[in-house]
Amino acid sequence: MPRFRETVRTLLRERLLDAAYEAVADRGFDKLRMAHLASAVGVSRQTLYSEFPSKEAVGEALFQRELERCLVGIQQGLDAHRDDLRAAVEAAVGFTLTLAGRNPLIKAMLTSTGEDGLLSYLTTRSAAAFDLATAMADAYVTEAWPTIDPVARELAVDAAVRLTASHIVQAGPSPEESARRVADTVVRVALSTGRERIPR
Amino acid sequence: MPRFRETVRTLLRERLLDAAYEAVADRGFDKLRMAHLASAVGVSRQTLYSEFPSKEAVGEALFQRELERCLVGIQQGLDAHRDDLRAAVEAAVGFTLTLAGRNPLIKAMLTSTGEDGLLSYLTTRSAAAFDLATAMADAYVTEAWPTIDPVARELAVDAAVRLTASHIVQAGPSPEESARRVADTVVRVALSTGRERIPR
DNA sequence: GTGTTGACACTTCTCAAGGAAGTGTCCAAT
DNA sequence: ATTGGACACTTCCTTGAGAAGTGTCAACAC
Repeated sequence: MPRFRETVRTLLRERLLDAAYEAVADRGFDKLRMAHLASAVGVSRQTLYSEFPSKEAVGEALFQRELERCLVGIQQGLDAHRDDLRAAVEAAVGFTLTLAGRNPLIKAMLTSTGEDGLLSYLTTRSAAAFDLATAMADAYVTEAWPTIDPVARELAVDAAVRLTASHIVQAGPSPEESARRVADTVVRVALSTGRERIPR
Repeated sequence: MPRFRETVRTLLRERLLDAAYEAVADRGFDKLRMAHLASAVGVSRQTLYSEFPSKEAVGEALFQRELERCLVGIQQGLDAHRDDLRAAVEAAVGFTLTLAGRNPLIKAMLTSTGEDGLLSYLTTRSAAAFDLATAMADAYVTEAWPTIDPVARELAVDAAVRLTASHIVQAGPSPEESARRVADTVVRVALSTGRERIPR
């Protein structure tokens, strides 16, 4: 079986996405030209179309790859502090905030499609990212901190994702400070029992 | 002193804003015409300009009035459950979510200015709304639940505002369910001490 | 078989020009 | 005070012609 066929295909795919990344980060998604993309990698337009059936598919793949990279970074941030929940959350959130703040692709993606396209992106795409990030974080906490109450865990994970997203949109003083606050909040939720009483 | 002068002025102001509300909710802010607005209320264009120096000022006042109405509703939701923090938060959040979900003005405001205008609105305006809502909620909790730890209070209020905004953007299954979850999370944060330990 | 080239229909962007309509201001009239 | 008209200026809308881009096809080259 021609195994190398697939590796060649995925290599081509990667190089196409690399070129697309650069172009999109530089001039925005709607300025991206399929012809330029093909010639930048050194293939014909048809080869490109055999890899990605449409320009939209390129954007989709680009988004997915970037999202996965982001999740890998988060995962690493979490794994770097397996003994300290607060530090783990703080690292993961801080990584996400600094990445979202600098990543040119994200901004270019958002400013790419005019008006209604932006809304659809902000809803459809970020909804998928939301679900993925939530699922990943939940799996991590379940595995790394199994003694945490499931209800508290679910609420904490949801809060972590939503608060992080909120700090991306409404940036606080600094990513580090935001990460600290989010981590503090998340830990308090995670370690809560739901049976607390108001102090005297 | 001509007290009634001012009342007439504010009455005119209210009627102008009412007419502007209808027009903006119907066709969007950029389709709003100053001439239509004036004639809809039955005054000349100049009278309108003496009340609002520019069209932008109309939008500003409209936004402010709507925000204040929203905050009043939130305040009432909180005050309706002075003995139950969870119920108070749930009522306030639920009110906000249903209001934001149905309010045609908010959507019209967001879809009004094309492209970059949307971003400026989403940042500048919602930042002001954020601060106001946060300040109000903090003042309420400080007064109604004085025994709550200040650090926990601040984190809880911040989480309440941010999570509510998050649920406006990324709507959950239903406003009621979202409100329940937000209230649960907020209460857990509010009643936390920051010294919790992970269960054995 | 896979990839390239050129051609194709169709849609979308890009200007340019002109006219229409809207904003904000001023002033005489009431 | 409020009005109506007139004003300069800007923005919007339409029209049309041309360029450029997308997605598909078939003939061709390796």
